[in-house]
Amino acid sequence: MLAEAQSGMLIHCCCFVVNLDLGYISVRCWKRSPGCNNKARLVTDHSSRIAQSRHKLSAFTSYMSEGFWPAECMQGMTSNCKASKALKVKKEAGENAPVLSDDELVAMSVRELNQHLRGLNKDDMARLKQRRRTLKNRGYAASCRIKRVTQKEELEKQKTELQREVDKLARENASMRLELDALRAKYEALQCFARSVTRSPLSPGKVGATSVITIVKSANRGPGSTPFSAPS
Amino acid sequence: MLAEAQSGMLIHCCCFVVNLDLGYISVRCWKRSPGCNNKARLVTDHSSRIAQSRHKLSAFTSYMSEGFWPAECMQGMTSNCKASKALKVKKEAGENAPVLSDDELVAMSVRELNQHLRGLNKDDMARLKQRRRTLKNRGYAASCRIKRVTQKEELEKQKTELQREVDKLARENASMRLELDALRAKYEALQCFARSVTRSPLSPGKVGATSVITIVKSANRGPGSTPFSAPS
DNA sequence: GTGATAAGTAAGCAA
DNA sequence: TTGCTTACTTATCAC
Repeated sequence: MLAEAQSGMLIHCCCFVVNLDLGYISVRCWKRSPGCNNKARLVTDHSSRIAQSRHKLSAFTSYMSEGFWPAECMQGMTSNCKASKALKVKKEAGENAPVLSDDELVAMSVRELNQHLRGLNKDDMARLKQRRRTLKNRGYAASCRIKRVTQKEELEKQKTELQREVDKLARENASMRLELDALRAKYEALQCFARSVTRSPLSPGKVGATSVITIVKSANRGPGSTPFSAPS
Repeated sequence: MLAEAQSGMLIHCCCFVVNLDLGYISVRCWKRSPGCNNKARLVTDHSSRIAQSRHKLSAFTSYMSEGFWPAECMQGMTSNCKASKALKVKKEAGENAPVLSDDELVAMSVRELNQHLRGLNKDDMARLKQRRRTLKNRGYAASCRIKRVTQKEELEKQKTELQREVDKLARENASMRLELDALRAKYEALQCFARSVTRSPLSPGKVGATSVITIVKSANRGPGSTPFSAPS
């Protein structure tokens, strides 16, 4: 297929490593920002076990038309090698399907992973481990995002709580201030009265308006007493 | 080269579209998360104009060894086609080098962009526009991050501010409460005193020893006056 | 077309 | 090795 493609004017092909002997296709794509100087990096590392019962090249071409590659890419390929379409084989479940699901792989213990790694060659090992790492990273990124959002909500909640407290305290404050003012007024009025009363029998002219009288009485207010009240 | 590669047991090659007639190499990589069902997507779409003065295939192999593809990928290729290494050509500056820097491209107005687009074929146009879009997106992502961090800091600042206000109000509150209590006590004592005084001409025995009377006289204390003081 | 944002990826750090 | 975080890329949405 590749030879055919090459003979055409347009060559489409894909990053892959095929180990036909083992019936594996390992697909790798490297990525580098177009025109940017940052170094290329692996973006796709996909392995798929090809049915070993089939002719390997058929399996391979089958794989290529199984939908892994986008139509745009496939078009160029298939236009140059229509024969490959005919070789299409249906996947045998459990044989062509990936051995491990993402969920399984990511949830697996290291011990279990090592069991799965047994029998694989070095490249496949590395690839499987990398896939695991990527899946884990995906999870970490998700929890990182969730944490960020949660923290923000927490902050907002605390802010609302504090605001509520400020309001409550401010209200208390205001009412206390009113109370204080009222009491002060009452007190002054009472003082004024007391002064006038105490002054009258002694020396009415001598005790001026600047006197301040404080009376602290402890307990035994008589039952028959008639307290007078100042204007509130 | 590709044919050689295919003949080997291991095939390394890369997603590319080569239009040898035009001297262009367009490199495209699609990506699909390993083992995931999400659809494949284009991750790299890089074109490089190959010196048309060179033999096209030489230029192509040269391009392949110019460092665009990672060493790991290149190894497989070069191991299968050592000849291509020999064909290496040096880039001609201004011909192979990118015309626009990232900064220029991203800062450019649409009008200017269109001027640069003139003379390019459709693919190159799309590619340049895409590169611009990617660069712009990079900037958007950065400002999005900055905004997120700023907002968080802002929230924390507001929280601190509110906490400070809560503390201040609570302090005010406490001192006011003390003041209120003291005033209340004073008021009651005065009330008691006043009561006793007003009542005294009627029933002198009513005012007991528990009364404490303090008189503070400010200025015009008469020289003959004898203020009485209570035990402190 | 532009800007914003969510999800995913790799790099790098820390334990 | 594991988990977290940052920067970047892509997809997607709204305007």
